[in-house]
Order: sequence, then C-alpha cells, then structure tokens
Amino acid sequence: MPSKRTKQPKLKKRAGVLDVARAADVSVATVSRAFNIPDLVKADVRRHVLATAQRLGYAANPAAKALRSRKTHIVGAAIPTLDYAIFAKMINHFQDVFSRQGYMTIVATTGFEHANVFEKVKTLVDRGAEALLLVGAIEDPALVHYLKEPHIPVVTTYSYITDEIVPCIGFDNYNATKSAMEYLADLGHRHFAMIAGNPKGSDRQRSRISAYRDFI
DNA sequence: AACCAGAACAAGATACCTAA
DNA sequence: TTAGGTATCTTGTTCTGGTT
Repeated sequence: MPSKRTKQPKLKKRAGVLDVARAADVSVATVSRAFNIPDLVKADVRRHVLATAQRLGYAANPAAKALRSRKTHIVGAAIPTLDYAIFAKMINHFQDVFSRQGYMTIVATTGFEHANVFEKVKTLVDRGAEALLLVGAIEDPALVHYLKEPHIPVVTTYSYITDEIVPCIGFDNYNATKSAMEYLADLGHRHFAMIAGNPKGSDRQRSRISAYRDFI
C-alpha cells in the first residue's frame, strides 16, 4: 500500500510545576501546595498561582504523581471478551464505581485461553494496576503460582469457589443449574435438553453442563 | 581501543525540614 | 503562618574512570 510520510509538527512540551513556579515567581513547593493544600497558601498567592497555571495550561502529570505517591490509581480488569454484553455491562459498572473513587480502569481481554490470562495479568500489574478483577476460576498453574505471592489485591467474579486462592464474588453455577432443573422437574417436566456455551476455558459452562449431566 | 562497573542524570510532583 | 529549598520516588540512559 503506498504511503506518504508527512513531517509531524514537534509537540509542544506541556507545562509542569516548575514552569508555573517560574511564571508565577514562587517555588515549586508553593505551586504544589496551592493545588493540594490550599489552606497553607495565602489567598492572593493562591489565586495568582492558579491563574498562572490556567494561563499556561498546566495540569498535574499523572505519571509524576504516581512516581512520587507510589500510587497509580489504576485498576486492571482481565475479562474473557467484550463481545458478550454481560461482561461489557460488568465492566461498565466496575468502571463507574472505581471512577467515583478516583481510579481509572484498564481492561484487557484474554479470550477463553487460560494461557493468555497470566500474560495479561502480568502486563496489567507491570503497567501499574493497584488491584485486579478476574473472571472465573484461576486454572493456569503459572497464574496460581503468581497470585500466591502477595503482589496486589485480586478478586475473581462469576464463579463462587470456596477453595479459590483469591476472594471471589460469583455464583455457584453447579447448584444454580441443579436448582433450576429440580424446579422444572417439580413442575412435571420429564424431557430436558441444554443449550450451553463452549466449555473450553470456562469453568462456569463446565459447572452448568456437569450439573445438567448429573441430573438427567 | 575495548570493555566493565559504578556514578550521575533525567523526568514531575510532593513530603519534610527550615527560615522568615 | 507562610513559603522556600531539597531529598525522594523509579528506572533507563549516559557519562566517567579504571582495567585489560
């Protein structure tokens, strides 16, 4: 495919605290305080600093904040796919809740291959995620080994597993399916069929299928 | 000249100490 | 009380000095 290389204009360096401090003729400490501990800065100095910052288009650099505070305010979510509305909805709510607490969510999709999950989890942690949300049982031995070390808080969803190595919020897919079938049987139904998703890489599907097979 | 190890430096924001 | 000065955080890159 033919392509044309156009010279990109050099990006303007964004203003930092030092630029604001120089322009406002105060120290960087005063700039920092004007934004974060305003009560410790006289009102007229604060107004001057904030006006200068606005004029220069200053906005705190999240990378620098993370460096200094050792907090990225990032949480990671590793989910199988965004093709299914159920996962997309969950991520929406997850983002909403964390955003209200000042956290940003990075989403990584893993597909239904266990081998991918460990790689994605590692990437999320390397990128600074302070906590992780996973989906389903943790079955990859490498991931199990990794999560046994106390890196960051992790929660897994969709499956209720009593002996999981991390906390979980989810359903007992086996017993839920079993209860549904018992209910149908009580109503007098005698012929059953099941439409299930692909069990590969999904402990949820396997539990439901297993409950169905045990029942019939 | 080539190589290695260790020091210095860079980024941006903030905590802590000091001075007025 | 207010504000200045500076160490600190991480980590990759560059510099410096010593050795072979």
